[in-house]
Amino acid sequence: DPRTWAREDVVTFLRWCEREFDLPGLDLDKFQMNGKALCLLNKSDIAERAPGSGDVVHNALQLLLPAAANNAHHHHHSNQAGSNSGSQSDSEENDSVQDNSPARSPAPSTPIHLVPPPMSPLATTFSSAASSKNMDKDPLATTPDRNGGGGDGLDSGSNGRLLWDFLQQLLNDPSQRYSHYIAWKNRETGVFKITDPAGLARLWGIQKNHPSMNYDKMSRALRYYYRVNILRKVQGERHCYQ
DNA sequence: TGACCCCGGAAGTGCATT
DNA sequence: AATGCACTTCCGGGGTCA
Repeated sequence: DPRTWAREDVVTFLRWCEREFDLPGLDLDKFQMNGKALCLLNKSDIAERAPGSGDVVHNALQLLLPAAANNAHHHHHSNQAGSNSGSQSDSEENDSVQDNSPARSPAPSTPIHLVPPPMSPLATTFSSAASSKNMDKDPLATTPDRNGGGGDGLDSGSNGRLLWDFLQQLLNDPSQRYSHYIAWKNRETGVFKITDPAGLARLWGIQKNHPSMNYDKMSRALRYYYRVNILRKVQGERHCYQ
């Protein structure tokens, strides 16, 4: 399952594509990502990174994607996540935690987008989540899908929600319940702003059961995302990332 | 001047996989 | 048991702003 690949596996796959399909050298630097992230790229994202070979790589990847892609039909929109109309902000936090409890959502899944191209608008990804230009999946839909049938579980994130997944879900919350923590500044370009750094860090801390989490620590985790091209800082604008 | 941001290095942790 | 991953924790350093 390509979604379980580590970065080295992605490289191996690309090298295989080069040999198998006689492709011109691919720029591996533009594919510094794990399999899960690779699967999130759509055809044009891949074409952008591998000019001239995008289609081939994309198709090869699709062929490797297990039935999972087909299983995407079970779109249970069981929104237990949207069922809390808590009015107080405090309880809201708690609710959110329960909703997204890693323990209950083995498959954060939905890595909708993220992991955009190093040079170009990272964002086509992330942001377009709701518009679903990608294979499928709707973030909130999968969350509750605990161990969905066959236990296909998204694997890689099985140890609990990943930070980017967590942020993405808050950003794309249909009812925008978290806009006072984090919100899109420009959904098209993928730029978002953390409107309440301390609050967001607190939520993240609860989520991961790290009570002492703060913005300083959480932002360090965000900075690690620069390295893998999942995020980049919007220069000059505080608390803004793309 | 102090409070915040932002940045990355280094070491450590918890969990999952091999 | 070893290894890898995704952070977590700590920190020194630089920059901005009131």
